[in-house]
Amino acid sequence: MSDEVRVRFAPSPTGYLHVGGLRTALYNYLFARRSGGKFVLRIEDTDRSRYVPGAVEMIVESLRWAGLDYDEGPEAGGPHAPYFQSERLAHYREAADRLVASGRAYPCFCTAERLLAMRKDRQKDQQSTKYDRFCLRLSPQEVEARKAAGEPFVIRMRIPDERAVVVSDIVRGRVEFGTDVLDDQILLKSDGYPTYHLANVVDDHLMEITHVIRGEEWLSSTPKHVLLYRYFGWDPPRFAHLPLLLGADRSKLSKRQADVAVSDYRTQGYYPEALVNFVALLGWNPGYDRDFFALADLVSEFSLERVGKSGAIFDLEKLRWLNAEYLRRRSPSELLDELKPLLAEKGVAGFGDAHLLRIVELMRERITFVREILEKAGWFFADPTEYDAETVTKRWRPGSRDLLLRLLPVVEAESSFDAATLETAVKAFSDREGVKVSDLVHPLRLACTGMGAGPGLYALMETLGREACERRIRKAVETLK
RNA sequence: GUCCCCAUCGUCUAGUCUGGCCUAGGACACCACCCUUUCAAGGUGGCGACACGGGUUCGAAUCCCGUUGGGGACACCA
Repeated sequence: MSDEVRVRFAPSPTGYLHVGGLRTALYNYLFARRSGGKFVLRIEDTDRSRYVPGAVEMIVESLRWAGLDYDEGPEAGGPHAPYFQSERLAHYREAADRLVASGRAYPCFCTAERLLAMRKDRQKDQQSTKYDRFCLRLSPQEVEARKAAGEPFVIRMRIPDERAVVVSDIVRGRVEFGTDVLDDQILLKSDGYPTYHLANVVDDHLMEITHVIRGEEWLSSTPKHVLLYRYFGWDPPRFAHLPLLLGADRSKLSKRQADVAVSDYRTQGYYPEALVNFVALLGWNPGYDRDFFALADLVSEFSLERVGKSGAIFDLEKLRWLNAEYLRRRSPSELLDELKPLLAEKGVAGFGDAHLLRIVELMRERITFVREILEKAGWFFADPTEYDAETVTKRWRPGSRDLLLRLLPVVEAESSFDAATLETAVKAFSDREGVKVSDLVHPLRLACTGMGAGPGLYALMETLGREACERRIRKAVETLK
């Protein structure tokens, strides 16, 4: 039991799930599943001012969409419930008291204004902006008096002097920090809520977390956490700090540079398996040549040893490619099921499954998202209302109108309106009249679709049907000079 | 500014720990050609990188030092 791997993903409910968070969650999930351990979801809601209603639901929903099921956490419950830090305040309070009692922490009455002024001063003198320990010099009597007077105070951890703290990290190896650069971090805020540092350490211990897998932005506060474990007399977990996800400008991926919410990608039509596959490969690789990984494959292949050290740019281009790949792996009937609700949404009705299936088959090689069937080939569902100007210039020749007018009765005369018959008829016509096939085909496409690009002409005409094609050809001949 | 991390094609990366098999491999993107009535998809080929400088060594992308560059952290936010 005690050697069971236990990891956690610990987001704070300040909004949506960030794609960087998704990757962190994924690696935790993979590591847990790979080692037969437990994956815990813990909500770090210790900042009341940043709490966003509905955020927890959004995060849980995104995790579920991605297929990352957790063993313990909100809704799921578990032996270490509650999994909301706001409901665990007593634990932090007690931990802070222990630290104060042992001299590892102390109350501080400094106001925000004083702190600000102090930092400004120290910065001016080119000193670090650490707390100046003003309140460490307070006498016990004075502390009691001010507490009794109801003065608000925080609890700060006391960083030891002249020592080095070594963080041993699975990804980065040994990292050493001098305690002289560490700040007397606030552990308990004046509202009685803990800061991240206290709550995180206390909960990771209480929840028996064995491996802390989180973003690199936490590396520089890890020595404080290591110190806290030592103060409490607890065994620290193993740490693994993941390389950051970067924007195009190589700074930490943020809203400024791209869509960062998992839900954004979902609404844009990305598949969860594409996003998961993509994000898995940002900072990790299997060590051999392979691009496609289902979640189950990742579980069997993942290891923290193969996680890289340098940040990775979140490159939409590759994500899009992956999505198109996954789309092509879907069967036409699966794609049909995805298309139907989109059609309903747009109020497109009156098309049978067989007909829609045909459209899907013609479009699947040409799209990255199912919704693009509507965006790039809306003419399947309604007559074109305009003709692409560039294509008109390029493909609609002086003789086109005449040619189509003469071709129309030939096509109408055919007993069957299928691609093969159509092709034969058009080619025969071109031979007989001594015109190039392309002089027929391009104007025909323009007439039927209003565009210059798309599926094969004969197949598309067959799908459109005799009436629609005739109607569209007549209209084009009328409209285009 | 201080501390910490990082450094292979434009991007994701293999190779680095355990120096030689690397005239550095793959994927995305890009370019060309093939296929083709168009656009895709597919096929073939191409462009394209070990940041720089010192060392160690018979030999360095790989080890060491430095420089430069980039990033992160320095809140009663996580």
